[in-house]
Amino acid sequence: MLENNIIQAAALLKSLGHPVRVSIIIALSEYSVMTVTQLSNYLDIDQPVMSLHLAVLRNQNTIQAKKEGKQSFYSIEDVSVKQIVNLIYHTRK
Amino acid sequence: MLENNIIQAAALLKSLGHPVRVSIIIALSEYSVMTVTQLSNYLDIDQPVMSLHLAVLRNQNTIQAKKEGKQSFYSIEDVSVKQIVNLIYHTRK
DNA sequence: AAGCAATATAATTAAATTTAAATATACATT
DNA sequence: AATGTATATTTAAATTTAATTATATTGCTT
Repeated sequence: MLENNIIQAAALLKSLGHPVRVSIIIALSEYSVMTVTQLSNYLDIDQPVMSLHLAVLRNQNTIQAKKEGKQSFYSIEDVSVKQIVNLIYHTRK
Repeated sequence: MLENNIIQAAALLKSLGHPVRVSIIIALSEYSVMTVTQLSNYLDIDQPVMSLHLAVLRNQNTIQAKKEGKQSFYSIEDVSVKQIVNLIYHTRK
């Protein structure tokens, strides 16, 4: 009861359970690759706050960052989150 | 930006983001209907704590309770959560 | 090398969650 | 009516999370 898999599943869901982070997933689903500044501007979120939320998703291996020069290019790593967001967001809007 | 739909989607995901609540969804997926005492015993969680987690899921209309006499029979109301848990739990274990 | 741009981290504070314990309510049975 | 059973709610304490502000790091560019 309460195996490691369940704890990890809950951690993933928890990491998605914030409006800004859902918005990040939706934006990356649409645009594939975005820098921190692009996400920050697009979602109108202060850069340090954006970096924080990106770190939360990165820690779950939900998204990945590729550094090139001074920029970090973010994209979705775990494609199942696209399906999750699709399931509970697009089917309701 | 940051529409109501996104806020609601995030709230749903957040409500699922706890090991006990993921376990509740899995148990109800398997057994369809369970009372609070059954869930409490099955998952080895104190009854007041169980009632609290059930309330969190109830508030998102994820599960529903039918009172019969002194018992509350819980079942899944929003079937999309089955798919979500299936997606991120069963495909990884 | 000095300054600027992009990103990340740190520290602080505020707010929200979780747990535990106690208590309340509601129904059933005797 | 009194007791027992099932469930829900409340309160308080501990912990976590979020937002804000400030600062640090890294790589360009001049």
